[in-house]
Amino acid sequence: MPELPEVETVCRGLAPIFEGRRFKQVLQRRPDLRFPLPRDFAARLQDRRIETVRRRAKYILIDLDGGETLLCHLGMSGRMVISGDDKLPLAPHDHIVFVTEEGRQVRFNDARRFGFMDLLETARLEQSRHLKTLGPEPLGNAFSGPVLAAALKGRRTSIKAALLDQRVVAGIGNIYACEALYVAGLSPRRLAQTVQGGRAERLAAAVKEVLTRAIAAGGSSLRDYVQASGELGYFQHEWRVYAKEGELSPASREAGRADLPVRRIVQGGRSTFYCPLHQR
DNA sequence: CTACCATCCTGGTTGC
DNA sequence: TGCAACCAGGATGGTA
Repeated sequence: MPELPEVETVCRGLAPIFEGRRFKQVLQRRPDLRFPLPRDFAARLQDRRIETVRRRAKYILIDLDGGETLLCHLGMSGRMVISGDDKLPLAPHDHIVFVTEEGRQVRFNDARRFGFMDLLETARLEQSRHLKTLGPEPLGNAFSGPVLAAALKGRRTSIKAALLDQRVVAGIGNIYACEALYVAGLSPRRLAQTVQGGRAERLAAAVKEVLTRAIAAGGSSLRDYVQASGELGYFQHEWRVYAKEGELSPASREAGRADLPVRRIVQGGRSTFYCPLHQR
């Protein structure tokens, strides 16, 4: 689930548990996730003090004393499960267990193992292979209609594919790309380079609005996904088009067009949901 | 540059 | 009920 709002929610859940504390113990239960873990990973984290938990795009960044940062990506199915009880038996796919001095546990659970972690020099983070190609943070001041328009200029791919391209804007995934295009009233099939001027303004504003609302709702919960605190996110109840094939979008309902429900198409091998009435 | 495909994994859902 | 096919929040790298 983890797109920007879900990762932000996880970071907010982890911060009060980690910040200002030390890792008393780190348990690494397999040599690799998506990629091999760094050499001596658990040993290098042991007894380190945690300064800050923050987010960049879909990455969790945990700054440690000694000038290093633990970088985590949740992939498709990664979760950070908080447990106060170190006697709770480990669940299947609990790959990494972080234990703080206070005895609190955070377990990285990832069934599909598309997630990964790395340990990097904090000063070189932005230049790391993970972060160096990322576009602007969509909720930052550096992202705006004109900035988006410039990034889309001359791009002959679809606007949906462009929104998923982390070099254009960082942190948007399949759900929020669909939702933002609906709010902006833009067809997912539209050529990216045609999103200029007012359309780019509308889309940038839609991206900000959708992500902000999703964060306020604690993200979207699919299946049994829970945020770090153990509570369910509830933005999935606010989806207008995502996973709504055959249902009426708010726009179609308002217009009384029961003949124009949400459609599902496949772009780049991934499902896109859109309202044929409202999105042009 | 672009589109398209396969790939890394497991598990839940759907359809026969 | 059983089983196989299909689908899923991400990202990369190869090919044409």
